[in-house]
Amino acid sequence: MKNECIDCACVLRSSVNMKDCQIEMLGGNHVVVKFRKGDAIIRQGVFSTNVIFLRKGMAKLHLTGPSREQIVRLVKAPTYLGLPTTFGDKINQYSVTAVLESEVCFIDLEVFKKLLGENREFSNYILMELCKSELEAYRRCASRTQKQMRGNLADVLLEFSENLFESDQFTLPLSQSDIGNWVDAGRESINRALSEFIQDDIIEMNGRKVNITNKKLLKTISQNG
Amino acid sequence: MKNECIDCACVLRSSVNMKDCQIEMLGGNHVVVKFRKGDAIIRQGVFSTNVIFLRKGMAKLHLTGPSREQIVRLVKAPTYLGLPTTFGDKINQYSVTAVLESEVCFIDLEVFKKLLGENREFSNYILMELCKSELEAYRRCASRTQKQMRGNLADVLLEFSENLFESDQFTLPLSQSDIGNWVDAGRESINRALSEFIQDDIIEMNGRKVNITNKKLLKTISQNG
DNA sequence: ATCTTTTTGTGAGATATGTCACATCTTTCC
DNA sequence: GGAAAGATGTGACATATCTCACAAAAAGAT
Repeated sequence: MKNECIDCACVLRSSVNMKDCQIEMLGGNHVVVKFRKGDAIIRQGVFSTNVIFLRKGMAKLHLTGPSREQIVRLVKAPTYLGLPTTFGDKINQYSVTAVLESEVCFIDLEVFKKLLGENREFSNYILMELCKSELEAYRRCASRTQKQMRGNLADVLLEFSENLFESDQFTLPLSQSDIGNWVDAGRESINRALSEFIQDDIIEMNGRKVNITNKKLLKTISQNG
Repeated sequence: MKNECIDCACVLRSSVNMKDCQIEMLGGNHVVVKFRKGDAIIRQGVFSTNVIFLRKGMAKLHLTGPSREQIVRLVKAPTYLGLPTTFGDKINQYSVTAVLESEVCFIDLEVFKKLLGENREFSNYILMELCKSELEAYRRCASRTQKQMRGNLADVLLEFSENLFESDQFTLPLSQSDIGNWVDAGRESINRALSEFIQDDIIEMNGRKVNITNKKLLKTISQNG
């Protein structure tokens, strides 16, 4: 079996100085699995002893809130998945579901911990990632609760265009009701707001294909609530 | 100068096996400062190179949202303050303000990092803490946005009683408008809801002194939104 | 290909909460 | 001690969004 970890973006990015033996350790203790869109990668409430690395694709983090499913975050490869839920608690505290065809690498938690202990650069990288996620979570929560729907929807569209797909044209990987679950709005409200955006020549839509035609205005809406 | 770190709850809690020389290193590189209620301990937007440990007291984490100040979390001693904002970014991404008389210990970031590298148990503890905070942030955000005000207010009262003061009687360390900034509601709404709780014999209030008389009902309200 | 399920589009009415306005009560500070 | 600033009560009204209801379109399954 060829050691795929050498090509793995996580290893490359997170640690320039990872030793050969450490990469080998990783290589000998991981399993690569493919997921189709809609498949659950991590299930809330289930016992877990694996660190998961998303090699390819895109996934949503979500948890069951008091009244409905709450999408917390969308992530794209390459990234670690569910570090907080793996370290913070043996039982998964949230779910992760593929929203596009994805490829995932399961790494044994003990092996991962060993690596953290041995390689300081690597553990620094992980620490940093966690800190950034937490900051991001705070910022987003404040944003979501204080802005009204149009602003939040604009945020989501910008997130797709600037971070997730890095293009002004993309295909929405989420249904309108999922977008609602992300920005805390009803499916109907999202639908109406999208129609307004189209009316105002901010976006064009064809099925789930989106083309942002007036990004400037979209950003204004995002800022002004 | 006596090494106060030996008595410090952080050291005791986080690492049974901290070596003497490591404790000494901490002791030689920290400064203890007192804050009165209302004083800013960490300021959003300011450059920072210190890890901060809250020895005594209570503080609120807050950041400037799109339209108003958002309180993210209330913490009580003993705890680290602003780890994510110190590691994740050199510039503070949120503020921390004392809500009660507090005592804080500033630790040089480099010293702290050195400690992390040398003591694996300690770095595991910190990693764990970060993970838990992130999970908590996700959970709370979902809760806040999905529940309506009465439920959120009930949550806050329960948080005070169960986690922060560990008593059914306590004095609110926040104004009603701050509570509003915490649960994303207007000051007036909080006021009205508190009055309702008093009317319904769930709590008694005398100025800012609160006495929870029907915790069971309060929990029901917290759950049912 | 047809049936079923999910997703999208749109209307009308209900409602929780924001906003403004003002009065009273506390605390702070000179 | 008295003035100024801030915190609390409380009413009336506006409004963004939810909820329910139903139809059409698209996607998946057998």
